[in-house]
Amino acid sequence: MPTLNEDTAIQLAEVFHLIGDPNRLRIVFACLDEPVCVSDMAARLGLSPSLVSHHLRLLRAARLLGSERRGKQVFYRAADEHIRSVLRDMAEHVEEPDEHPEAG
Amino acid sequence: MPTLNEDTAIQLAEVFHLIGDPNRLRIVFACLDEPVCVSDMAARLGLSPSLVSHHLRLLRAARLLGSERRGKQVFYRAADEHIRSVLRDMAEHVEEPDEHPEAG
DNA sequence: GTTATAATTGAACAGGTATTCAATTATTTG
DNA sequence: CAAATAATTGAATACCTGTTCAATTATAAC
Repeated sequence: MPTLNEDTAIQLAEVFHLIGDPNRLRIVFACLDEPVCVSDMAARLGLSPSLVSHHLRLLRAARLLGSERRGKQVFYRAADEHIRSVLRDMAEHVEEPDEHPEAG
Repeated sequence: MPTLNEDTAIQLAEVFHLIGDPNRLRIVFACLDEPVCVSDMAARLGLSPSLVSHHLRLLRAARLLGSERRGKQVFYRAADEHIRSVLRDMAEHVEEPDEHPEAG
């Protein structure tokens, strides 16, 4: 059943837009299965803590990630099972590029 | 297993980026289950044919949609089953907003 | 061929956004 | 308290992108 109403489209698109940036997507992946602190993320992804923090703020505001402080560090993790499901589905789509060659 | 490599992240993010625009997302939804021609889409979504066409070009280039000409009209449809799955998953995510209130 | 409809294309513009850098806040340790 | 580490914040910038408008191509009907 198509014809998505405008408000829902905006909400949905907001989520896709967030994970539509390579660095942000990698950030979400990095804390998909376990909480990871900001500095570890930055190191693992080769990004500055500042940049990571900026992205984390957006991801958290959209409630894609949850945060928890432990001492000096703040740990982030993927907050939602749907996120995992979506990312896995789309990963398959990318990994099997020529499964539907007749389309075009 | 986290730490998505950079190239895969870019590919994946490209897809999410495309459906991360409300109008483009509605376009994909509109032809999710059946082929729809450009003018019908434009009318149904309240968008100019030009704008729809611009978006369709991007969606087709990324092989999210397939096209087929029938006389004067060109019909588009979602090319991939993964797309459907992803959109349904994420739709659930949006529709059940407060399922994880302890996160934050 | 001409007219009409459908769709595509390109240029131009406005608004948004990812990134960097410097400064600041929070927390722990000495 | 001061010093050190972790993270956040704000301003500035350079780039990107969604949209519009006018012009063009493609197909069908007369």
